Amino acid sequence: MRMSRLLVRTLREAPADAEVASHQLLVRAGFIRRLASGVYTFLPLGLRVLHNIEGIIREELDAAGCQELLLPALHPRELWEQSGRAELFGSDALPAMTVEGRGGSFVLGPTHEEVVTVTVGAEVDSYRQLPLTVYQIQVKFRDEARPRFGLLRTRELIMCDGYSFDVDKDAMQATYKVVYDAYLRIFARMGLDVSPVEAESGAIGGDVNHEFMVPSVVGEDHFVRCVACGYAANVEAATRGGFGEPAAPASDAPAVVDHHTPERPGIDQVVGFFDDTSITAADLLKSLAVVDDTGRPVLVLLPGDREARLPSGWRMFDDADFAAHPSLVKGYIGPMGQQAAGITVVADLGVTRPGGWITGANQADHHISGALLGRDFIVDEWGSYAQVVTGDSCPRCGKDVDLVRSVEAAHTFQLGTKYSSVMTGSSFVAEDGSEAIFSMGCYGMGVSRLLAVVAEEHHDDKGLAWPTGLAPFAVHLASLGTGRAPEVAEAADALYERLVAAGIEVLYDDRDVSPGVKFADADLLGIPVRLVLGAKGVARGIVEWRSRTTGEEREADLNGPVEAVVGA
RNA sequence: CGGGCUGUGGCGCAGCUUGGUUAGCGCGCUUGACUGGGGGUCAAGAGGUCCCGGGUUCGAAUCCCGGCAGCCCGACCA
Repeated sequence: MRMSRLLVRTLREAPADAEVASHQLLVRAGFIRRLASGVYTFLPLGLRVLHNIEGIIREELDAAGCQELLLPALHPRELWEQSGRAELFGSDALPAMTVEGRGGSFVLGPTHEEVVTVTVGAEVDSYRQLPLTVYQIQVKFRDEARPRFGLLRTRELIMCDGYSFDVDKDAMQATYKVVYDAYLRIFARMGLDVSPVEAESGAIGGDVNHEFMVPSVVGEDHFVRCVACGYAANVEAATRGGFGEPAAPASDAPAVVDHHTPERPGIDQVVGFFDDTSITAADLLKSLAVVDDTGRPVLVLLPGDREARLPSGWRMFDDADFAAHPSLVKGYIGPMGQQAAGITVVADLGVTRPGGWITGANQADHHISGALLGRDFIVDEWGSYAQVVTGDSCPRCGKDVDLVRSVEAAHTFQLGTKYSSVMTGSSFVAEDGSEAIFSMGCYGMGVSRLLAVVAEEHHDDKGLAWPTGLAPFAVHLASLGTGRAPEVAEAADALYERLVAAGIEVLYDDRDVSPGVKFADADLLGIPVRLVLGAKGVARGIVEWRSRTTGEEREADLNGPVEAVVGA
């Protein structure tokens, strides 16, 4: 490709709305342009990288026995009514966009479980046709509350999503492992250091699921990592260990003391009430009134210095809940005697520590101190309800864990029968002649997001630096001083033709601009190999070779074999 | 959804406080000359609903009211 003909404009300055390196560089280098908030155009250079990413995905998934298809982006709304997920539209969990057309009401597909389930269900009637794994690379639409960071969080995104269909749970788990391993190979080929972590399944559903996290300073997620044993989990799913049995209350411990604490409903305010400066938030019991996923009222206890981590599907009390449960006084909640009021008390294992607690008195404007577990309050169920922080103990091996900031590059789920049990046509005849329904898995990978992730991980202060295999071109050829030295233009043209004839993808900067501009643009675009041909080089019969990533330079015989020139 | 900031040629910004000629500057773009190994120099040009609507005023980019959009922080997130 001759650069004089390529649709690209490089910018010396990045737009003011670009915050992170990948966004700034992809815009400055002319790979992408913003059309609206969270909506981007892929210009020719950006599209070429996107195609390379897709090529790697296709190769690995096809090799793993998956088959590509293309599902519609426009979904009849009835499909979503059938799965029950239509009611999630407009919620934070499923920010879908709908459109009204002559054919009825449609959804701009935010994900494709419903569509693929009815599609495959219509084609598969027998266990003999299973297992089956299909995938597509398709545009998805999400009405993001807050698009940001260029391609990292958008409202329109390109995603690769795969779906597996198996006869039962065991077979589904085996398929899941096959795709999981293929995903790891895909990321390795893209030069990304990815960590699979245990995660929450959110609106997709299912039991076992993993996120594929790329550690990055621009990440919006954190995962907990144990370097000792390899435990890794999203903070939303991570638990901590290192706790013993709850301590029995000392028989000679002083009784609880009541304190009048008007206008002090929060942890920090209560800490400030006590003159004793040795009292900290860790001495308080944080008591959260919630409704669990089965609808029962639950009181969650955890140390006051900890952020809560509630299981998915649990929600905080609203005003109506408080009105219905007078034993829980908003701002002054305590665990004492809640069982008698029909409240289940669950507690984080951190509450097993010996000693008394400061907690709400279940009476407005009152707190108590010296509350003892087992004497003053009882815990019905123990669990892990505090968000893990660096320095906590690993739930598997007990060693210290740390938190890693990261970008979610992919998310895989063992769905089981969540969709096949509700969508029509998802049954088949099993080997024993009985009717069975699919055991499904689903596998999503953010293709356009990966473009930004790779750019984020592979750049320097001068521009992008694509890994081989992802770069928009393999070789960047620049001629210098052609305006006054036609022999350079002739030699460069000839070299370009030879490289193209050899099947090498080469971007040829044949513009009549100053050397500084050509060098700066070459650095910005980030093609791995740069060839420079100038008047001195032509006179000596050499072309200069330089690596974008290492800066290594050498000379090659201008008329030598193309392999030697390109420096394979 | 809460808090903050910002909307002025393609991009980055100044002007607004204190209303008043023809709305400036850098980059980019066009033409010409020079230059020719790290965004070079000079000259001449093109390009603007100053986000939108209303109001105040003889007069509004500037002041007032109301919208809309964008970005950042938080909440949330497949």
